[in-house]
Amino acid sequence: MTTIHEVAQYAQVSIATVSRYLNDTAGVRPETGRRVREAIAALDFQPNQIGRSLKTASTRALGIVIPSLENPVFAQAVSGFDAAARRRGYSVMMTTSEYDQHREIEAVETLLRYQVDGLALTATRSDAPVVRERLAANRAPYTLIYNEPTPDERAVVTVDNAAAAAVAAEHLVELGHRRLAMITGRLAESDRASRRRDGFVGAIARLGLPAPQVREVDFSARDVRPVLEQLLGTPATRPTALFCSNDRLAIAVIGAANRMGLRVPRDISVVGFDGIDLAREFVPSLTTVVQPSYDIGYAAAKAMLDRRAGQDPTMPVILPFSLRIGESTAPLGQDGPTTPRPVCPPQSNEAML
Amino acid sequence: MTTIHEVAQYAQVSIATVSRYLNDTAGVRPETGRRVREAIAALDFQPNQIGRSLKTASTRALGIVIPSLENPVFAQAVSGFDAAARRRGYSVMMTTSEYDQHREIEAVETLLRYQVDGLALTATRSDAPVVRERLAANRAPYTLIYNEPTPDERAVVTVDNAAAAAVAAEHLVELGHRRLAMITGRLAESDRASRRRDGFVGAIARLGLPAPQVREVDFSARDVRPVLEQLLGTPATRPTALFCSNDRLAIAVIGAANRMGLRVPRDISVVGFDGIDLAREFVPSLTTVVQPSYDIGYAAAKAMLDRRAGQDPTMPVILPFSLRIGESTAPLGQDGPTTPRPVCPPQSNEAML
DNA sequence: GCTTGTTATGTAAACGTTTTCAGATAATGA
DNA sequence: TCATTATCTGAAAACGTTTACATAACAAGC
Repeated sequence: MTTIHEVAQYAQVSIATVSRYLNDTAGVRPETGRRVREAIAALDFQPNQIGRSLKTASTRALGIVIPSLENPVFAQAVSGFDAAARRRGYSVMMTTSEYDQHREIEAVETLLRYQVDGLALTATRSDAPVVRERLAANRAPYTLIYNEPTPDERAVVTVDNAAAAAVAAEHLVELGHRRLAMITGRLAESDRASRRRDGFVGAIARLGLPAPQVREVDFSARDVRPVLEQLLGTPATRPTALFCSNDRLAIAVIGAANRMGLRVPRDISVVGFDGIDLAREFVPSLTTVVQPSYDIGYAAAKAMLDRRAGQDPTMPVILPFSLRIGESTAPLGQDGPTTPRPVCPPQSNEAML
Repeated sequence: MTTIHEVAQYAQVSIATVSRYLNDTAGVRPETGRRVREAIAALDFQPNQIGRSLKTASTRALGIVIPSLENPVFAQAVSGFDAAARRRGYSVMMTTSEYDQHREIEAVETLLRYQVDGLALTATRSDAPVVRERLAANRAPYTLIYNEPTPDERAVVTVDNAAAAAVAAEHLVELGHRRLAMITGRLAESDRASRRRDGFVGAIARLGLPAPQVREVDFSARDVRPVLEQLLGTPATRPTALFCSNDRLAIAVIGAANRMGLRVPRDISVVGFDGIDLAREFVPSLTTVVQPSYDIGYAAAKAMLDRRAGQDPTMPVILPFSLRIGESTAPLGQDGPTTPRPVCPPQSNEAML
């Protein structure tokens, strides 16, 4: 590893001059600059970011903790986060919490030890005290992504989950459905799932329809089948439309419904939440509430960097969602449009904070 | 930020003792230990990893550069990489190259400046000289993932792309197909796509069939439609089966075929490559060569950490692939099995180095 | 009680940078 | 030519750790 000292020696200048050349922080005489440049080239010198970070108290790195990379929603968010960071010359440290609270805390602590200049996190619940304490105690700015803002917690980038779920409900009701139900991941382990439930249930109440049944399933979605059988067991009272708290779940539900001999959307309509890309290509293509995951990641990084740059970005950032209508929803008893499949441009939606 | 100095002062010991307590590197008297422990708790001290890294010349962080996170294959690899790193107490710095060679070099340089203790990379081509130079010049071990090993370059974790593509060819031929074709991403920009092409073409030659047509398309897969129309234009000589160099392409191809009025697999069979999870849920579910992406990431991290631990892991690491048979392939003229869809367990395959 | 050995602790240097401060050099005006 | 100023450069301290080395404390052996 060649250091600034060797460069200085080679160029017959002091390390201070080399440093100044590197950061062009003060006038370095052209001739001196040339010597330094040559030395750097000759020795193939790359400044050591660790030494730099120690002195400047800035690592020029941001951290991000997400539940899992296997979910395209989070992968996209990381993608946007990385892009925003890179654009400003920052790098990214990333890790996953595997939907585990304990692991989540550990991850945050690890990244803070690395002195990241900002930390984005999808917490299981935004009101989880331990994590918030850790984050608040730190000098680095942080942002919760996908989580629900609360009066105490405004450092959030997300969509209005309740309003978005309401739009899903309205879509189904417009299609003529009256008996609705929701299948969701564990509510206790996800504040966003809870909000989606609230929004869905609330919208249905406002429309004067009977309260929907809500069923929780595991994240693994292994237990979708029995839940579905139980839910759809009695044809007389069977819901005709299902809202799923995320796209993976929706896809699993459609698969299970198929295997149960039900056809989507003829027998039952299904709406997802997330808007993952590949869900477009399914047969039936998935009707889903699209959240701008890339933008969520991007905005989170940007907000923290702005904050560090002395600005005071308005928080929380609530990004627009949209309802992408696919083939998985239709008026009861009708099949959706079939081949050739219509291209459904995302339909932007104004209903946001 | 509380430092080791403040802890030392609070506990009435020297910073050396605090350090020794933290790393339990030498006997600290129980009574002294207690005082230090109390000080740490009282001051909420977390050791600064930057200071640590500078002194120990080890960041306990690994870097990984992949083309894109939007492709589930790479997201899974990162997931495995992170898991392996975490297991050994390492953290991960990640960035994407967006399939751009220039950006790739830049990314590598950035991560090396951060003094990562190891660097995994999916290079556009494993023989790209610039990147290899940069990596080789560095003290940190590196591993190429997904790339093709060459005589010069053994630090690789991947699957045997040629053999895997051959298995795809054999599957199609077994089903009775005789006129085959391949649709691939730009060969010049991906050594693995090239190898898959070679394996596919080679297998077909060995089986005594006419050479398949090979068509390149962009990564965006926007131009799939015209390519497909041109390829399938003349019914008389139209291929009856297509091999796609990756799953995203295969999904796009199936979509385009549908829109052209062709049915998969009745009119044409399609095989993908990657084994992304969601491809299972498509209708038709995708027949694809499954590569163990999580394991690839995991093995890459493990190899580098082993190497740092003084071991000499055997390289290259060639992991097993398997052919997952779905509904997108069938004997010519037949529809695949329909609802209820069969569950196809990954069928392990011995054909590997 | 004195040496010897063992164990626990402290002092100070080092890791690779940036940056303050002061000194040296060059440029300018008389 | 000399003083004065503006520009450039160097010495040294600092960032938060770890660690070699030295020293202090203490027990054991005589």
